[in-house]
Amino acid sequence: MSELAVKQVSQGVRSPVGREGVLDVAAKLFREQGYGSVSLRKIAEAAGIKAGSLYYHFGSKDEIVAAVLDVGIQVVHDSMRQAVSALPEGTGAEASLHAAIGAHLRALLDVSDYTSANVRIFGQVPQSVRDANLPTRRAYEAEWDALLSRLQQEGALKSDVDIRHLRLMLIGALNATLDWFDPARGSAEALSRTYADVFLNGILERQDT
Amino acid sequence: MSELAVKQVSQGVRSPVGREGVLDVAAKLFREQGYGSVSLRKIAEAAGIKAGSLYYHFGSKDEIVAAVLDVGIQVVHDSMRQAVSALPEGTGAEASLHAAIGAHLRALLDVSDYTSANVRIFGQVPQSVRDANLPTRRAYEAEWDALLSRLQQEGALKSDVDIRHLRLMLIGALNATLDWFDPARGSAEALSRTYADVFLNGILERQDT
DNA sequence: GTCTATAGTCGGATAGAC
DNA sequence: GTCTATCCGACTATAGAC
Repeated sequence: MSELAVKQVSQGVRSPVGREGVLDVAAKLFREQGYGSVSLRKIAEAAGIKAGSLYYHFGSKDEIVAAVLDVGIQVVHDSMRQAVSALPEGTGAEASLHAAIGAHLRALLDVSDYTSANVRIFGQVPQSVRDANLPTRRAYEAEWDALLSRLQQEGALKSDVDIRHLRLMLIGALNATLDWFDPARGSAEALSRTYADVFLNGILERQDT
Repeated sequence: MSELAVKQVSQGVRSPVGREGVLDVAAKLFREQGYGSVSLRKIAEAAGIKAGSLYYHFGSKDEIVAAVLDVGIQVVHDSMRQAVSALPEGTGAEASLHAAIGAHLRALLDVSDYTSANVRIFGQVPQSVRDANLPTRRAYEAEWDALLSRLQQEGALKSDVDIRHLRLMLIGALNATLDWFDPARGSAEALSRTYADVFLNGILERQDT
């Protein structure tokens, strides 16, 4: 028991420890610098340990990256699902889509280094790592397709738009905000209103207003 | 004169040669594999020469990447400007925007490895290389802002949308197609119609149809 | 669970022959 | 204009002490 206590104290000096702490700093670095620029040495240094010590927690760099990618999707998926399912029954298409868009943008821009790291580095990681992340991605995409299909069946969305295509357009547009979003210029909350409005109503001036 | 002739023949064996040929294969590789995965050795091999020989044409890897990035923007900029300026005077907002969107998507998805390489790797290259590409980018962005502002002043676009913001949304959405576009599933031409329609009119089912 | 030390690989870049 | 040969640094990963 005294041995355990000593161990815990001796770890207490460093900021983030353990497998989870390593993933936290890795996600942050990947988000900020991309995949290629972040070496195991950088991750270790940010976690307050030496590079070799990472191999106690992980078997390879790929394993670290894969874990970050998976968590990134899980976070945004949970956020979006909960936001939509929390709406009162009979909520209109506008409000439903706005809730989903808002949840996605908040996870991406406000909440999670994991989600933003995923969006930023997915196209940079080795093929095997991308493949490992695909099932998790598919589940999130299915959640969006279900929402959009429901709205279309209710007659709220144009009947001639392809759901898969619409989802690709929407998520692609939302993820692209990562490249230029600046919290000093406006909130993710305000952004989500703009995106929902543009996608729902377009940008054309209308006579019926 | 005979010496020149001999030189030209002796080069004729390899597929792409000279500075331009190197840039062509580099753009293709960057487009396909991203920045980090493409070494000078790979570029040299694809060009049919040895890695060291690249330094006759370029001073560094950064110089190659910077050249690819600049050409990439110039191509899409020229394409978009020409498409819009070729329209008859008095062309409506719908047709103008559709022309600009179509030109951007064609350059990105059909025509140019340089443009697609730019979109794909811009976020992966060293900061100094990004900075070098900024002036060229700014010029292209200004072209879009001018078009959108004109349409807004004509009363065709909603008066409350911020032009810069709208341009970021639009170009971001268009560039994101690079991640999933599959020519076997549809043409860039068809895509541009869909994007123009969604951005102009939205996806909501309307009473006035 | 973290350390030091190091093996092994691959990258960008340079020098000098042809 | 291209070659061969090579330097040097950085990276992932491993081995063994503590």
